[in-house]
Amino acid sequence: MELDERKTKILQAIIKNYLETGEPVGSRTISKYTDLNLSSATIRNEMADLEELGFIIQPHTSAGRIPSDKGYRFYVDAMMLEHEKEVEQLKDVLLEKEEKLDHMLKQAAKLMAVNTNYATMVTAPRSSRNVLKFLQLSRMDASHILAVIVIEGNVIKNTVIEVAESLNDETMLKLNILLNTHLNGLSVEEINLGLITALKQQAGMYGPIIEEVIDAVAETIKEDEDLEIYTSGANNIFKYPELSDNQKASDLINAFEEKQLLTQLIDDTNTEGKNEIKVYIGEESPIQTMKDCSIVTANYEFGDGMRGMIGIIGPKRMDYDKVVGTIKTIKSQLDTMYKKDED
Amino acid sequence: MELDERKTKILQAIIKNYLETGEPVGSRTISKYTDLNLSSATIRNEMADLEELGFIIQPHTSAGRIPSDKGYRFYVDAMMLEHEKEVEQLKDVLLEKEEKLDHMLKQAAKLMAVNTNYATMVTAPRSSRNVLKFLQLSRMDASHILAVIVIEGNVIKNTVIEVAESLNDETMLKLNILLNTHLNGLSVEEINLGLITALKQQAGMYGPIIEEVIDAVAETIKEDEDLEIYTSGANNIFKYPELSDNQKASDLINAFEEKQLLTQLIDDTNTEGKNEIKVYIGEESPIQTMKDCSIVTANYEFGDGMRGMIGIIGPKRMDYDKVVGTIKTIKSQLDTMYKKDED
DNA sequence: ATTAGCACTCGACTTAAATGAGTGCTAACG
DNA sequence: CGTTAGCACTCATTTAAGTCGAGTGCTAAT
Repeated sequence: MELDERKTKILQAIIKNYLETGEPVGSRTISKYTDLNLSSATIRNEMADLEELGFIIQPHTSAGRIPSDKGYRFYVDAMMLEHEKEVEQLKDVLLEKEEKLDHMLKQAAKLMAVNTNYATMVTAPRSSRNVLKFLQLSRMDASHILAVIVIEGNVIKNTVIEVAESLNDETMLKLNILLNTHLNGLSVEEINLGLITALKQQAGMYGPIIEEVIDAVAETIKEDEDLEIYTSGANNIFKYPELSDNQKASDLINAFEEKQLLTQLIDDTNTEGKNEIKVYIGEESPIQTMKDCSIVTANYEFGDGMRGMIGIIGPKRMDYDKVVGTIKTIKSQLDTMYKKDED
Repeated sequence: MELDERKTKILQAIIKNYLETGEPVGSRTISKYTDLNLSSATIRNEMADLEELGFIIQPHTSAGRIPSDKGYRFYVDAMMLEHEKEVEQLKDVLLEKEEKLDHMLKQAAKLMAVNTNYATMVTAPRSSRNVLKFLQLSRMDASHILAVIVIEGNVIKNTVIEVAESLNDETMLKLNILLNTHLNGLSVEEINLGLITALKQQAGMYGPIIEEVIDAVAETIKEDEDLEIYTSGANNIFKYPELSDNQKASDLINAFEEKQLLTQLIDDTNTEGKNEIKVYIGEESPIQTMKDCSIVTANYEFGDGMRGMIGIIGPKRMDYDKVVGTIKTIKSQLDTMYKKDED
């Protein structure tokens, strides 16, 4: 049996209707659709076929049909094709230029949540190549030195180092030159024990300071790895009865609060080399607790090899059309952002 | 009518029982309490009195009684008195020394959530006096200058400033000296327009850089004001049926995600000059959406006039005893923390 | 002052029946 | 042959009625 023209139309009508109402849709409802003038009986026959083909499901004997994961998949694929043509623009500017990165991302998450009425997430961009760009020690007061560490992609980290006795300007200068000449442009792998020992030797009595600085460098680069995730609109799930029974809601909220779980999504999105939008439907989700949801994700690029992820999570009957549109808009905004705003 | 010895005992028995079960408690249940040998009929009479006094409520004619807000208040006040004596210690160390502040606070929130099974929050410590402590410009690369700003309490902020042409070392040194000699130790109010104009004049052609730096300083100090809040265990609310109906749960989750709302709590806790634990019961809460909850909060001090807040939010029938204990423990941990760990 | 007893209330639960949306199948129709 | 009208059947949901029982208030006896 094949999916002919008419079956396709009926299938899409069923899904569309279900997306709107969240209720199983029956043959009579479809037969009333204007553009195909068929009686409910005919529709019933077709529906039986569609069920056999696995696109729709009957929750129980005397109920209408709802889309199966396969049905959603079909619908989404068709829609994505449609979408290739247009990239609409969200009306309002994402934000003013002077805002800081984290505010901006938080804002982006919120914007998506408000626009779609689903739960959303945005991860901070993460650099793929972690090399030290710049390093600076300065005297803060008699017993504290401030180390500023800048790694590729302008991730900046400060560490305060406590010292027993005050260092004079000349020593500070020497240490700065020593560190910068030897470490700049190196990745964390390249800063090995041999190099460290050599540096410490050259620094003489200030060896311990060098060690602390290098520790801080290592930590900064490492820390950059357990990335930040901004979420918004988690409470939107209560708008969809199929997600708001106690157990499910609790699990979902937990995932959003812990964020740990969301990282699985990132890995999955990142390994996919292509720069495209991904849609997970139900069981396709890499996150177990979200198998009653659909998830739409995309990568964005922040220049300098920095990449982050945005995602929207909602019920399987989400408005895929709108969601994909929103994701596209936000993605393109973020993609072009770093040119204007370098933080 | 007065609250005599026996009434007090009965009231406490009612509340205690209700805290455990979450169900209205009837006269027979109380009469079976060992230490006061009274028949259910007697209890009923007393209960009628207690209701008239406003300590307990009958949800409907033929149901048992549940505590009113006033009843809870009575119970909590009695308990707090009890608690003055002992400060128990949570068995495990809060965390290892080397963790960073935000990790630490996140950890604290989580620890409390796991311990109590309620939702929790911890705010980052905020300095009351915002004066500039230290300021440093350094050349990052040909077209970028890095400004590091340290304000009292060791809040550190970095800003990258883009410059048209590279500055030589001497100029950088001059600017650094200029800025530090004039600005160190000043609060944001003291850095007025007159001072800024004078500085710009002295800087000559580098006036625009000065301006950017000062903007960044102002922003840093301001930013410190919209403080960060860490939350944990929001999904715990699903463990209490009285909070998990859709509307309420949605509101609560929203408050926890937005965090904006939680700031009301902070203001309220802070204005209270005393360093004590506060308990809000039901309608007493400064946050409207939490009027079905109880909230327990405390301030902690992080040295240097830095203060933050910790709080636990749960159903009105929360285990006040345990909650107050936990809060006390965490508070004392945080209070003593800054001596060991200066970040 | 305390208690036993009893009538009464009312939410929660159980059961049964009615409802109605929706199906599958068959036979008739163009 | 595809389409449709008609009909018997299914089954979740709604509605109504009935039962249960925990709990109360009141009264009269101890």
